[in-house]
Amino acid sequence: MPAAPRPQILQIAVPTPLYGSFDYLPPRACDPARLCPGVRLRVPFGRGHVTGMLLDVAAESRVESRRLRAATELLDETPLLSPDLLALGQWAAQYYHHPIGEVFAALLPTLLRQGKPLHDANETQWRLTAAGQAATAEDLQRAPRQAALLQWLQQQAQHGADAEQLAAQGGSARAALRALIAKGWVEEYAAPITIETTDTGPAHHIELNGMQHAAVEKIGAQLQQFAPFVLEGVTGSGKTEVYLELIARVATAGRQTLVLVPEIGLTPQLVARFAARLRHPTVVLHSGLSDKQRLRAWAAAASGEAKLIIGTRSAVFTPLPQAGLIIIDEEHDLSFKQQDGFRYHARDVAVWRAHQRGVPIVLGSATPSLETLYNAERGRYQLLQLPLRAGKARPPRIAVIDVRHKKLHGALSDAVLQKMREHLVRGRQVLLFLNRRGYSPTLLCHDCGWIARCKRCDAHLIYHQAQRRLRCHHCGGEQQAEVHCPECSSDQLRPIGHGTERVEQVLRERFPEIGIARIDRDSTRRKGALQQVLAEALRGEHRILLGTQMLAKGHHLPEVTLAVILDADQGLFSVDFRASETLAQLIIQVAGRAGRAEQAGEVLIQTHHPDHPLLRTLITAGYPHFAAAALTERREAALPPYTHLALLRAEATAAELPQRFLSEAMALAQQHNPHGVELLGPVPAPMERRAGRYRAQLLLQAEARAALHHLLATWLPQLSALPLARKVRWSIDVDPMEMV
DNA sequence: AGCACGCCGACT
DNA sequence: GTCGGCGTGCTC
Repeated sequence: MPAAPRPQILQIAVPTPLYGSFDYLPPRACDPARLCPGVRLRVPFGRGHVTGMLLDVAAESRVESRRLRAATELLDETPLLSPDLLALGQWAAQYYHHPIGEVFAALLPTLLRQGKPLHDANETQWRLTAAGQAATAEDLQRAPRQAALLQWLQQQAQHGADAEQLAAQGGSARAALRALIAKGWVEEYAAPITIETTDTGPAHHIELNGMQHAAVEKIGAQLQQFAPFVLEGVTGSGKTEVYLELIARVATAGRQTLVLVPEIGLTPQLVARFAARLRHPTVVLHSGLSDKQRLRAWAAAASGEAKLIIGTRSAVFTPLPQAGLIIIDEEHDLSFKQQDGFRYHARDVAVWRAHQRGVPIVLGSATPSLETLYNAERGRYQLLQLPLRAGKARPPRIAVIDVRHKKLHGALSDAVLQKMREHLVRGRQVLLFLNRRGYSPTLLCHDCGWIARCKRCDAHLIYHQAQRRLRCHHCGGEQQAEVHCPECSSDQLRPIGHGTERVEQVLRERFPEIGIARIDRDSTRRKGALQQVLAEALRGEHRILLGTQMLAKGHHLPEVTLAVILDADQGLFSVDFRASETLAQLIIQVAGRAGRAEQAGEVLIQTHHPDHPLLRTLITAGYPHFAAAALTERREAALPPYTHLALLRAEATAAELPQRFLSEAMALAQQHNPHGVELLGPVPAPMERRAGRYRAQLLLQAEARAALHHLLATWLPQLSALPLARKVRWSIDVDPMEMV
């Protein structure tokens, strides 16, 4: 007699902000053998339906059987997520104490999250023919729709457009497209999933110097196992060549490499550089892709077809059936940490993944994070150093400019102006950094002292002169700039302090003959504007480049010989204990931008605190000594990486609610008698009011990670049950990187 | 988070 | 006499 069929309880991750998975019965008339973990199911949830991910099949449920509902539909024939990705998601949900359904939602491209089939990735696209590339808008003077579409297609670079993008171009795009096809200017083709390399010749040969060769051999000898490496090398030392050689070896063996880069670092130049040297199918994953493009890239990685996957933070969750190597470039970069919702750190997730898959991981940086250096010091990571290549630029001279008592000409000291003239007269380029966009950070009434403040934040409004508007950089609010003081009606409103816009104006007055480019979020808002202005700078059209942080990263400008940090003081005295580390990394990164073979570069740092010990150490002894000193400070202050942190944040429109919620949360935590976990706070957030909400935080600090996580695991579900939890917005941040 | 159900003020 | 305010309760 056949045994009675065992009941199947499907444990499903459902996209909802609730901890834990939900149990369901199998869909009616569904072959039990097809219910493998990793398939998606459509399930009834509340009064609607959602797409869930099958995590496991159990014999019993903790939920009483009469409350169980049956899944509606099986969405995948074969698992969409492999066992290793399922395990990765479950680990990440546990480690970051984030609802598992939301974690799995973050793991999937949007279209798959919505329940669309994977084979939607295969699709027709349209691209320009050679004739279409040569055509100009003048050829279509009597067909403006076609002209616009042609121009748009010409801006799409290498790739064609899919139906979704065409639809976004407006109603008559399809008709215009048909007309262009009839003219032979546009053709239909089956979209390749991976990037086609533009160059059909043989891959450029990679030449390695001795140190690069040694690094490749060291890592190459451990390709079959988990092995974390720190590749420490200043700009110009050739980290990329090491990456390329390793990727080529891994790809030749039929395996995949995942390369994660900071958000700002994923430039077309970087991708082109990889494509020019590798003849292996490559996909790129970044926030600029359409849902369809993202699905296509994901599918190419999941099939194993893509051998190289380059992406930003979220690409850490890309399927890698043939994983061979993971590389994190600029591993110290803070953009690897997600700052809202599911607050994972892509670098840390990547290390776990490399361990899980038994593959090496390379953390590359000129300025490794203190966490990473600490791991190297303890022997957990192998440290590989790349000194400057022979024949390359000498390291730049870094000097501090003491601006105390000095007259400043629009944020520029005489010493800096003098140095700029020296470098410009030699035909070189100059970089200026100021981490403050806009014209002036304060608008003050000279007659009564009124200051333009944001109504919704504890912040001044920033004056933007070009549009004559006042903007809040924290909540995005803006308004027309006042002409008369709202308090006393005086017309003596004065901009106080300097942002990039104002410094640009000062520079134009002082250097009328010199091309000046400003590079910040305001000036590069338009798509492609950043690439354009950098290309102009490369051609020498601009000789003074002024900008915010975004100017510091990864752009190759060989004629720059002077770099100036106009205001280092913000980084020296910040509420955030990581600020000095970030400043040091910025200074070294900036220094890497300055200098060329025949002329050592110069870096100038303007500050009111020339004797700041960390600044002194960095300048006189270099980053490794700075890092050692900063680590000593961290140990003495019991801060990461010597302790582990979690930050409970709360915000609400009512001023007292966040603090009350956190106090109740603290009382609950203390009931657990959490030995080994310190609770600090609750305190108001550094900027208490932001976007109309009052914010507070409670810091948890522990020497042993296990104690911290043990407390969080039992405590957080109890927090959800607090009545006040419904009146405030709260979130937990494990390993917080920014304390604001 | 949504989205229900559930008791007390200004309107056709 | 209703429409609707947001206070609690649930989602397998």
